[in-house]
Amino acid sequence: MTRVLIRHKIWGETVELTERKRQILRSVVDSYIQTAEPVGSKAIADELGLSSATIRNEMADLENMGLIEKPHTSAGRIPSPKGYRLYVDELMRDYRLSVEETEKMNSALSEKMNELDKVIDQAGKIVSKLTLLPSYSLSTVRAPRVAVKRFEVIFVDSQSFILVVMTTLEQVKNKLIKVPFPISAAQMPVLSDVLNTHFTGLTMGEITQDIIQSAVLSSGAAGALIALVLEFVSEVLSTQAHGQYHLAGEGNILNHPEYQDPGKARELLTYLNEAGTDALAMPEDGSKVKILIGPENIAEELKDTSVIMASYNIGDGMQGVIGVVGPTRMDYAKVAARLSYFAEGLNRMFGGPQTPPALESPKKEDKDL
Amino acid sequence: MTRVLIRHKIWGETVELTERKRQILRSVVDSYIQTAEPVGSKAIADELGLSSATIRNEMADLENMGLIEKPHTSAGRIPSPKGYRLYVDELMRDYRLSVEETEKMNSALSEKMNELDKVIDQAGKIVSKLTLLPSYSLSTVRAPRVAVKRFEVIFVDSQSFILVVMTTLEQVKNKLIKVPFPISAAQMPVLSDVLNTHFTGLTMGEITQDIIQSAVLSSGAAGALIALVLEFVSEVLSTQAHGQYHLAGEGNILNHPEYQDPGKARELLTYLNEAGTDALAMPEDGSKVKILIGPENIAEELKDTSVIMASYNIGDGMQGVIGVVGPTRMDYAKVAARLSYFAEGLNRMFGGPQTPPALESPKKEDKDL
DNA sequence: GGTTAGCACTCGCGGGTTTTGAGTGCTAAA
DNA sequence: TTTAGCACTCAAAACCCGCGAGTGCTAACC
Repeated sequence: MTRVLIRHKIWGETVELTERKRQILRSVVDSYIQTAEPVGSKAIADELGLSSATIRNEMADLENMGLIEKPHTSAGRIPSPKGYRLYVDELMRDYRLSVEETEKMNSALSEKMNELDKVIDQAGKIVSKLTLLPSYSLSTVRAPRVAVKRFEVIFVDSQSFILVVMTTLEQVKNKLIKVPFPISAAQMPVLSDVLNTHFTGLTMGEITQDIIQSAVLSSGAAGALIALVLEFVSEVLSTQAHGQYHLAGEGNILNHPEYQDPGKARELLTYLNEAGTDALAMPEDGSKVKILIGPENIAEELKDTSVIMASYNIGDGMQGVIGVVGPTRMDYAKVAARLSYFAEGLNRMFGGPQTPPALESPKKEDKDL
Repeated sequence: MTRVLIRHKIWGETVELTERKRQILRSVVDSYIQTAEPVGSKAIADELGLSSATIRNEMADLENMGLIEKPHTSAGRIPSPKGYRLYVDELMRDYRLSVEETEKMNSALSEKMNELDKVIDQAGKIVSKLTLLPSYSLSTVRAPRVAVKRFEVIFVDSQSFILVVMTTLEQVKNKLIKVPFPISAAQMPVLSDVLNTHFTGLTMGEITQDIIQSAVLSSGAAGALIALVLEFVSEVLSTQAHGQYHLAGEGNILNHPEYQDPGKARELLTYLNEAGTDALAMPEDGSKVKILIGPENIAEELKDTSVIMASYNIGDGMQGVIGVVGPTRMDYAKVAARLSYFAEGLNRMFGGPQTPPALESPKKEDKDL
C-alpha cells in the first residue's frame, strides 16, 4: 500500500501531506479557532481514534514543515501563519449561512439612514476625534407630528422618476423611483398636483383609505403611481419621527489608564451600545452643558464614569444631544469647552436657537436633500 | 486676623473652605487629572511653598469633609466625586480654546459627507455588528472623471430654490440655495436650460472662464445665479472624486482574548485609524474575497492580525472594499462567508457588476438624493 | 514498516511569601 | 500655626516553588 501524498502550494513552496496529516492539521486549526487554547495530542487522538503518541509523531512532522508551532516547550500546538494559509486554501469547510443570517443581512442592507441621522452620526465622530473619548449623539423629539409639506416630481425616463419630498421638519428627501410600466413626462405635473392637494399636511396616520381613493381617481393614468409614492412617504415620515442614537470612537476608551482592564472597558462599551439611549438624554433644565460625575449617573454601569453633554436645536420640535463618556478623572474644563463650542456650531448650522418661522429661513442647509 | 471661609453648595449640603483649602483641592484635582496618579503631600507642598506636614494636616480636613479620599492607607489622595463636583462648579479655570482648535472644529462642521460615504460608512457598521470584529470600508476610484449629467431646478420661494444635480456616477445630490436677491419662478426653466446646455458632461477642470461667461450671457436675469450653482457643483464633484475610508466597531476588538492586553488593542486601533487606508486596499486580482493572514500583511503593525476583505462594484469607475480585521485565530470560513454574501448584496444594491449603460438602469436607489 | 505504551523531562501558570518604598499620622520642637 | 522627625502601613513588584499538561524518545508490539 503506497501512501498517497497530496500536494499543496503555499507561498511558492510546495508541501506534501498524507490525508491523515491533513486531517490532523484541520483538527488543530478548527479546535484552536474555537477554543483559543493550544491543542494537545490527546484531544486530537480522541477525535481521530488514534493514540496520542501517533499524533505526536505526526505533529512533529507538521511542525518541521512549519505548519504548526508551539508557544513553548510543553504546550499544545497552534497553527502557524503558513498553516492557516494551507487551511484557508485547502482544508476549510464551506460555512453555510443560516437563513436567519441571510435575512438579517438582507434587511440590514435595505435599511437606510435618514438625513438627520447622518449628520448626527458624523458629529459624533468628530467630537470623538476632538476629545479622544468615546462620544455619543442622539436626537430627541419634542413634537412628534411630522408631515409632508411639499412634493416635487422630476421625470427621468420612461421607466423612472425622482420624487422629492419636503417634510415639516424642513428636511428634503428624495428617491429615484422605478416604475414597472412606461410613464410619460406629461404625467408628472398631474401627479405632483394630486400629491400636493391630497397629501400635504397629513401625518401618516391621517392618510385614510378614502383619501387615497379620491387621489387615485383624480389623477387618471398616473393613479398607479400613488402607491409607490406613499410607500416612500411612509418610510420617510416614520424614520423622522423617533430619535436616533449613535456611538463613535469607542476605541478611544483604551487611551485612559482607568480602562486598562479590558473587562471594564468592554463592560462600559456594551452598556453604551445597548442601553445608552435611555441613560444619556439631556435633562430639560435649560442649561447648555451638563456634567454628570460618576455616581451622579443613575445607571449602575456608569458609577465611575463621567458624562459631559451639550444640547443644540435641530428643526422644529427636535433637540440634539451630543456628549462624551470618560473616566471621572477627565479634563472637565477642556472637554466641556470643546463640546460646548461644537454644540454651538451645530446649533448655528441647523439655523439658530429660535423656533424658526415655517417657510422663511432655510435653517439647515440640507444639501443631499 | 479672622480666617475667611468660603461657602460652597454640593448636592444640598454646604461646605465651608478657607482659600488655602480651595487651592489645595484645586491642585489635587488638577494634578490627578494630568497624571492619573494619587497625589501626595510632597508634590503639593512644593507647588504651594509650604511643608508637606502642613499640607497633610489640611488634606486630613478635606478628607473628613469627603472631598478627597485615598485608595489605600499609604497612598496619595484622589478627588472623590463630591470633590470633582466642587471643582467643576467652583474651582475649575475656564479652558481657553486655541485658534487651531476652533478652526479645526469649524472646518469639521462645514465638512460634509457625500452620499456614497454614508452608504459605505453604514455598510461598515453593519458588517462589524455581524462579525463581531472591527470593520473598515473604503471606496477607491478607478476612473476619476466625474461630471454632472443633468441639472434640475425647483423654485421654493422668492429667496431660495433647490438645485438637484445628477452626476455621471449616478449619484443625485441637492441643495437648498438661498439667494441674496429676489427671484421668480419664471427664471427657473431658463436657469435649468442654461445649466444643462453649458455644463453637463464637463469635469470641474474643463469648465473654463469662457464657458461660464457665455452661460451667464445666455441666461439673462438668472445669470447671477450661475456662480452660486457652480460653487455647489464644484463641491459635489471634488468630494466624489477621491476615495473614502471608514472604521467601525472598533470596540469589538476587545471581544477577542488575543487583545486582552489593552496596549496591543490600542496599537492596532490607532494604526487602523491613521494608516489603514493604504494598507487595506484590495489588490486587483479579480477575486471577490481576499484573505491576508498575519505576516502576509505588509504593515508591521498587522503582523499578527488577519484581514478579510471583499470587493464590490459601485458606479462607473468606482470600486468599494469592505473588510474586517481580527486575530489570526479567526473563524475564516464563517467570516468570509458573511462578508462575501454582504458584498454581493452591496453589489446588487449598486446595480450589479456590469458597467451599467448610461441612462438605463437606476442602479443604486439613491434615496436622499 | 507503522503503531502504541511507558517514562523522563520541560516549563508556564497559579499561589504564596518577601521586599521595597511612597506616603501617611502623630508628636514634639520652633 | 508651622515644621522636622519618626514609626507605621500597605499596594505593588520581585521572588520562589510545586503542579501538571504536554512533550520527545525508546522499546515493545502488531
